[in-house]
Order: sequence, then C-alpha cells, then structure tokens
Amino acid sequence: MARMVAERADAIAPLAEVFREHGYEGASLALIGKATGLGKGSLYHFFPNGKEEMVRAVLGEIGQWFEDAVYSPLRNESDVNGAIRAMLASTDQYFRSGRRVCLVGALAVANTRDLFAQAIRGYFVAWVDALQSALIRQGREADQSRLLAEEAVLAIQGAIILSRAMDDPAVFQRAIDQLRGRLVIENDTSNYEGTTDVSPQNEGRLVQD
Amino acid sequence: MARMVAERADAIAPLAEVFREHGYEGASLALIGKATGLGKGSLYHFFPNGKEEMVRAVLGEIGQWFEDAVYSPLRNESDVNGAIRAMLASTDQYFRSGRRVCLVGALAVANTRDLFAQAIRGYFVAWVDALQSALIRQGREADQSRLLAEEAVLAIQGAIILSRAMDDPAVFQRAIDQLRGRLVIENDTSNYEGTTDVSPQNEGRLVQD
DNA sequence: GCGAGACTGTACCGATCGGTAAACATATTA
DNA sequence: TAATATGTTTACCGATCGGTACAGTCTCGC
Repeated sequence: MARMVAERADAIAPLAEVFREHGYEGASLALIGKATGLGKGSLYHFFPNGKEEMVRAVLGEIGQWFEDAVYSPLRNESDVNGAIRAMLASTDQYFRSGRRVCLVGALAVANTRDLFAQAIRGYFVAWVDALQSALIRQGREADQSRLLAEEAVLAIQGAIILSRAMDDPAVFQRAIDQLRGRLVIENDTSNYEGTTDVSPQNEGRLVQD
Repeated sequence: MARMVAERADAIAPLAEVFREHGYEGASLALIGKATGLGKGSLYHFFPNGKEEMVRAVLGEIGQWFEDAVYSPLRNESDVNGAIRAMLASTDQYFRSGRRVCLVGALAVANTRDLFAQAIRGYFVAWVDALQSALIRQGREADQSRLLAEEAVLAIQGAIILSRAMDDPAVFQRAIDQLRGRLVIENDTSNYEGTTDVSPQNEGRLVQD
C-alpha cells in the first residue's frame, strides 16, 4: 500500500513551481528533473506525453485546489461575505502577495496559450462565475455582479504583475484590500481584521460603480 | 542619405512583435530572423549583445512611445480629463483590446525579470506616477490618487490577461470603460462618446473607494 | 523463491539553440 | 577609382533541447 518509490502525485507540486518560475518553454527537462528529483525515465513513465501532459496535470491540480478552496465556498457558502473574504485571504496566501506567479495567467499570455486554451479559459470562467454567484446572493443585480466579478479577477492578475514589476508585495496587498472594500458589504455586526483599515462607508449601497 | 540597406531602427518593430508573441526564451534567432528579414550576421551587427540587447532596444522604444503618447500628456496637459481619456483610448488601441500582449508585463512575470528589472520597474513607475499627477490635478488627495493610479495600471494588465484567457476583447473594453467611469470626473459640459454608456453619477465626488 | 509490473538510470537520437568568424557585397567618402 | 565603413551571407561551433530505447532494479502477489 505505502510504496517506497515516488508517486506521480508527488511530482506535481515541484512541477507546478518549475513551470511557474520558468514558463512552459523555459522549463527544460533538465530543470524539471532537478526540481522533481526524477530522471527522464521516470518522468516519461508518469507523463508519457512529456511536458504537455505535465502541464495538464498541474493545471488539473490547480483547478481542483481553487474549486475546493475558493469557487465552491463562493457558490455554496451561506455566509457570502465570509466566502469572499476567504477568497481574498486564500488568494493572498496562494500567490504569496504577488511573489508567486499565477501559472494560468502566465500561460494565457505566452504563445503556448492555444495548447491549453480550454483549461485556461475554464479556470477564469469558473472563478468569475463563482464570484458572480456570491455577489448576486449579496443582493446585487446580475449585470453589475458580472462586471464586478470580472473586475476582481482581473485585478488580482494585474496585481501580481504590478507587484512583481515593482518588486513590492505591498502593491498586491493594497489591491486585495481595495477589492475587499469593493466586494464585501458591511451590514453585519461581526468584527474582523483586514490587512489594512477598510473604512466601512458603503453600508447598504449594493450598486456601486 | 537614403540608404538602400536596412536600418537598425526598422528592425525594432518586428522585434517587439516577435518577443511579444514568443517571449524572451521562446523567440529563437530563427524566428527573429524570419520576423525581421535579417540574418544572424546582420542581427549581431546591429545588436552585438544578442537577444538581450534586442529586448533592451525594444523596451527603450516602448518606453519612449508611452512617454510621448501617455505619460507626458498626463503630466502636462491642462485638460486633465482629456489626457486621461486619451490614455484609455491609446491603451485600448495599443493593446488591440487585449489581443496584443504587453511585453513589459510579460517580462515581469517570466524568469527573465531580473535581467530587465530596472526597465520593467521604470515603465510601471512612470505610468503610475504620471497618472497620479493627473488625478491630483483633478483635485483628488495625493494618497487616494496614488491608490487609484496603481489600481488603473494594474487593471489594464489584468484585463489583457483575462481577455486573452477568455479570448474575448469585450472583456478588455469593459475594463477600460469601467476605468473611464472611475478616473474621469464628469463636471464639464463637453459631450463625448465612450465605447459604452458611462452613467455620470459621480459628479463632484472626488474621493471614492 | 519467482514471475510480473512498476519504476529508474543511462546512453543515445536528430534537431535546434545562441553565438562566432570570416569572406563577401554594397555604399559613401576622399 | 581607391579606401573605408557598413551591412550581409554562409558555414560552423559546442551546448542543450525534447524525446526514445532499453537494460536494469525494485516491490509486490503468489
């Protein structure tokens, strides 16, 4: 049952990291081997279709993680504001305040986009849809929710780029704080702590643009 | 005076395009040669330090274009709202509504970031600073202007990613429209046409978060 | 112990990589 | 026209690329 040998699943996290850091073309089999501790033989045993299959496995894992940690709560959690706050906190952690690249976003920009177009699109569509669902359950109009959800997802991607370009994680955190102020409706009495002060001055205003 | 031979300057636009489409590592000398119509010999004659120098030349050209077309008007134009609208229009055109990648943003995400860190940082710092200057001249507070400027630049980068991932330029245009509503203060009587209707409901409200 | 799969290390493949060298063509100047 | 600067072509270099082949090793059910 408990094998001594490495498992395919163990390779996925290092794979994700090496693709994040070097991109699809930049991640050579030498780098991949170093990152995973696996030789070419093992790599092609686990992923017979080479790098493409590795990336697909990584994208699947990423999608599953976001589904469980972010999308599903956004769609199903009864505490909508809590789910949104959790999304922002998870996002901040996951992307390490912009120090960590979003692999899906990076692939969307690279010329390899076509190869993984479906997975890339699915990742973002699921995110926007789930967030829109949460915003609608807040009482917002469907159209406004769509716009706002798009805006939020897009801002996170942009924040990664800008904070990396500036080499300043605070840029990312400011963007997250900004989003919290825009997405969360402050009509409850529960106290929470944000990373910076968010003045609750938009109580009751459901529509805001 | 009028040379028959190609000039270095003529190579920069094709170079920019090939780096945009394939990234730094993905743009092989074969692709570069095909894009520019120049052989390796000519390329290394114009750019003795190879690809790195080519990218630096491209970044310089890009920076100059944005300086003239965007940053300078933002800093100096007396019609501040006009300069901001012009920035949004230029940006929409330049990035072809998200169909065209931002090379600087792409480099900021790739592992080649360190090589061009200074140029990348300079590009974004200049943009944010220029936009902040315009927002301050609108009458906004300095801190709010900083936040808003960062948010706008970040949103443009994110919009490129999202619209490419969705394969839908409308995503980019919606983001631009959203930004216009947030950045432009509608207190003048001049009529203009946006790409979509922007309800002027924030008259006089200088601070908004 | 033994066969069967699962896994791994290594040698190897043709292609392509970025970059160099130098002969060659062209254009400008004296 | 001779000399020079400028640009171009071509052949070539060693290194590395992604991928394959396959012999070998390990672990397990029997």
